[in-house]
Amino acid sequence: MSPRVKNAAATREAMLASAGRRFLQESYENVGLRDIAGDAGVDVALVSRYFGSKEGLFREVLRGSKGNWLEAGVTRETLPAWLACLATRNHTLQDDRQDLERLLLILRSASSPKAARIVHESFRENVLTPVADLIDGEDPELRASLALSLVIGSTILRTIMEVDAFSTCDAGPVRERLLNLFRTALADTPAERGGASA
Amino acid sequence: MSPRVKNAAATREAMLASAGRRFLQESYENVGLRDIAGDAGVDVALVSRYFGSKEGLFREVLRGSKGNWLEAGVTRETLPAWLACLATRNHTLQDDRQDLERLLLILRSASSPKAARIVHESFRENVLTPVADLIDGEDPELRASLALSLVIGSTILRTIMEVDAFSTCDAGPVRERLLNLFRTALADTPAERGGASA
DNA sequence: AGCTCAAGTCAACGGGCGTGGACATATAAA
DNA sequence: TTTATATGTCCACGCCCGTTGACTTGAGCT
Repeated sequence: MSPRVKNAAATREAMLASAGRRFLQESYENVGLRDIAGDAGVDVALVSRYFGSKEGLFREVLRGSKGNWLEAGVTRETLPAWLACLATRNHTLQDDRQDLERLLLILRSASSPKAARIVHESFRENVLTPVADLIDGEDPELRASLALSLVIGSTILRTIMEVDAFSTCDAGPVRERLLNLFRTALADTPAERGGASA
Repeated sequence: MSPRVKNAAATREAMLASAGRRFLQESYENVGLRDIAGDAGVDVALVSRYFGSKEGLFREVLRGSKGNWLEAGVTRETLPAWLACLATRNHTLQDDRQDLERLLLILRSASSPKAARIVHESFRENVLTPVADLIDGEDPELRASLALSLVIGSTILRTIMEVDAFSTCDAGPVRERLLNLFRTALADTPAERGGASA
């Protein structure tokens, strides 16, 4: 084979990119290093060389899509709307919004023993805690968990289970229902139902 | 090795049982036929002989836990409470209630390409449709999906992600919040919020 | 008893996997 | 130009997987 141009940083990025794409669509177990290397136009051995192991590569992919999972500018008030948007957004490749991708990346490999620890930590650190920190009042982690349950569930239903009841209905009512649910889930007191609706 | 007693029906059941247990805790991909056969005290070859293939075995396991996923006696009125109960119930082995087990079995292997079709069909047929059929009004499938999203999400959070914010709070408020959410999700009109609260 | 056939075991195969060491080559310094 | 080193390829190892065919052994029948 004609060896590829020698640019360490670029090939590293290429591998990370193809790994991200693969891990996003198939789970950790179902992706082979040969697939990833192939997509990046690189030999398999390079992956182990650069990232130590498959596990290391996966960890790096998750670390790469780190930081502000919550989009900048999301506040306590706009959170329900943002979550509702997230719960209905279809996953498209070459999307600049990476929120759904990150969540899906986590969900896909959630029950892979090798990736479990990494996934759990990443979820806690990057999605659960930020949301819990954003809301205030009592039991923030519980309320965040409730809201995220809904996001996770709907995402799994749509993307993994391929049951999309959301898009077969009018978008308006769906959005309204979801907003209502998220407000209820995030509400400070159990009885209260959301604040300003504007 | 000392060959086991010869009882076709019994060994078949033993294999199905150990397969169910394994598939429940690890995903389709992460369970080896050798594990299953080992648990059942049987040679690996018997699995392929009895069920044709690993896929066939998995299908049979899901078919075995078929039928009334909705517990008998659950009505439109008691559905929210039942779902709330399901969303908080911890999974324990040797449990006679098999609802959670069945759902978990489906969720664990949801993103395994080999098992995907079987899982999707089983979910649609055994959990989504029954719930949608139970409620009436407009967009039953949408409302069922919303409620099931919550069940799925919370189950994944607790069982797979190992983030249990539910049990670290008082059970009372948690239950109240969940009930409220399920009533909202299943409500006929978007604005309405559930009926009589006991 | 002896016979028969289902029930179960054993050994091996082909294939994919992640990984590591030996080798090749493009780039940059001397 | 020669040399040195980072960069990338090739190859093969060991492991585990699902599956198959040939063999063994138990149970039931006459």
